[in-house]
Amino acid sequence: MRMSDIIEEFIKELFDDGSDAIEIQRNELAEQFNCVPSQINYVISTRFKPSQGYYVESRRGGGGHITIKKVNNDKEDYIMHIINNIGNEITSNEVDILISDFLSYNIIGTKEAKLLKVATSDNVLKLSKELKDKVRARIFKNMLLNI
Amino acid sequence: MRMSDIIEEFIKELFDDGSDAIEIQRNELAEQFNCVPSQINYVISTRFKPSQGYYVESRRGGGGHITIKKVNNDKEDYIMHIINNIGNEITSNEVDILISDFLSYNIIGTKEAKLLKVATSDNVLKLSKELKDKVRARIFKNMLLNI
DNA sequence: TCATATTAAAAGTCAAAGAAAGTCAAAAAA
DNA sequence: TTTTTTGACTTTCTTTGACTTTTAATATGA
Repeated sequence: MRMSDIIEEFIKELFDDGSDAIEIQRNELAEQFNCVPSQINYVISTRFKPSQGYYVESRRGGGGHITIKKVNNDKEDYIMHIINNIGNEITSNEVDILISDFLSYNIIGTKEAKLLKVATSDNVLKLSKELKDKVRARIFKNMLLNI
Repeated sequence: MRMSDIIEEFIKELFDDGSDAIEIQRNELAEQFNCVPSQINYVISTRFKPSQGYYVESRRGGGGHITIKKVNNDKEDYIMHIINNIGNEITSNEVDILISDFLSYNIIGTKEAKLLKVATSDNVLKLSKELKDKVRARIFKNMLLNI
């Protein structure tokens, strides 16, 4: 088996704990596999391309490192699933529960959570009982589509 | 983790009590972290630049110190100004113009722009002529407050 | 006492050394 | 021919330390 394949596999295993970003140190890894550091670059540029679902960042200098992020579409799938299961009405409470689920699964950030929350809150909508849950459902679903 | 990152984090935690200015003593801090004093300067000049929302002053001599101020950038001021100038109604068109202004001044990103847009669009609100501009104004202003 | 000189206590500057990662092309292997 | 391996050289960021500047505190002298 090729060195590059072994390194690729090793890196992919780092994701096995479910984390969606891992961090490596190029020189350390090269030493571990007894290869030149630039081979790590080769592996990354051939096997961790954006088209393959990865996004790479790095930092040079003391304490430098390479971060590889998995840009998985699980999140989108999950959001789509939620959207499809929201009817044409939703209460403020139901929205709150969904938002905190999203937050705890890291599907959205705190800023997005606040925007969703505020755009769908009763105080902001100030609509009649018949209208508000319908309008809220439309706003919520459409915002989720654009997150 | 890098020494510089640790020091950066420590300084940022000093703001956690909500104060918008903190004071440190360079030599004391250097001793606390077991580094040379000039490393504190390095951290300040790379992590507390005006572009990062901080403003730094200092005084030499006995009892000297470094003051770091969190400067709330004029982006927020601009947004507040806009919010205050929106009445209790706003049309979809007016919102569009404001959003593209915000975008061109880099006050918001494209993602935020999309969320603002979608949450305030006619198609999503689907309300009567009397209601929609009022509801839109409330949603828009409240979202801006949280951006 | 008051103004001035001296000393010491800070902080600032800058460049060298060190620690990573990046690039690119030649050599080797498939 | 295409892909992989290797290594020399480059770039970026961090750490360190010697030297400088500023200012407060203190001492000195009229």
